[in-house]
Amino acid sequence: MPELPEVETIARGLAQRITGDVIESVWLGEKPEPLKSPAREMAEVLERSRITTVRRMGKHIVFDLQRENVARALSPAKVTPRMRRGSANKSGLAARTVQAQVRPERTQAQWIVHLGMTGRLQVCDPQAEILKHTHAVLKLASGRELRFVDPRRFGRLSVAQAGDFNVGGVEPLEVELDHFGELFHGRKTPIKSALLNQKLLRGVGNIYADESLFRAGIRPRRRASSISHEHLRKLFLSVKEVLQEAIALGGSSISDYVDADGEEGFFQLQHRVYGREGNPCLVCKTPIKRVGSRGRRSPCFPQCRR
DNA sequence: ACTATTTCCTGGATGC
DNA sequence: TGCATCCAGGAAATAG
Repeated sequence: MPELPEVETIARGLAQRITGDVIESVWLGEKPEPLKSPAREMAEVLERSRITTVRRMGKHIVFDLQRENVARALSPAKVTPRMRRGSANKSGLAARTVQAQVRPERTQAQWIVHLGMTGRLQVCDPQAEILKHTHAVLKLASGRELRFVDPRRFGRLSVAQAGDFNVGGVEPLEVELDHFGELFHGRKTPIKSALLNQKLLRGVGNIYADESLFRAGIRPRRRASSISHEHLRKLFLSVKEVLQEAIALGGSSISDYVDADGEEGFFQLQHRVYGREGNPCLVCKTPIKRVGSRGRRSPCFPQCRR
């Protein structure tokens, strides 16, 4: 269940290993499930592209790609919506100028990977055994392979033109207090649901929502709009604190999460409520119960809540 | 414009 | 031992 800290850890590991490498060829599994973009389009974009950056956006891993093509005329039909938008304020003159220029076309695109719950990206030797549930294999010029494995198939792969990909929501580690407070203004939904809503805050999942709320002393089912300014400030600080501590420890290894090097994280040892149902609360010793069911499970905070 | 619920998917755990 | 059922959970789709 990779959330922000796990995805950050994975993206950093991948960046270290494959930045600058070139994707030579691509194999995509026949089942199109994890593919949001058509397989042919995805392969076309990926093949012969250089990976210039690997970074995280919310829970997504974004690979920035660059390809130098042989010079070819840029016909009007090939002008992308993005280019058209960009040149619209220059009354179309700019577009014509671009067409007139004769130079190698530099294509910039992105490969976007969402790991879902059980998705894994591994850089490995081509000889390494192909695991069951391998949905994509990228052959790299360095001789290695980047493989996407995802048993539960909640992961998603897609490609986009550079700059086109955007997940709404703000980065929790970048947002400022005022903006953070505004996110929850007038929302009747439970604060935990709001924290999980990627259109508001991107990257927070079940583990870090629970941990942040516990540290801030706010019950998960509390209506978002009813939280005092003072408690919103506490939550703001605890979200950042929890995420930063988790990144520092390489994320939380629950079930089978491992980073790009196959190493486990250690933040699960710091969890104060997540997965501790039945155990005594670390603050007031009362056993932590659970409320909800069927995917909506939350620890029920004891006395020491708010 | 929101909010709540359902659906997707498989392996591991649990129950009889 | 074997078979059925439950459960985890992010986010898109659907319903209210």
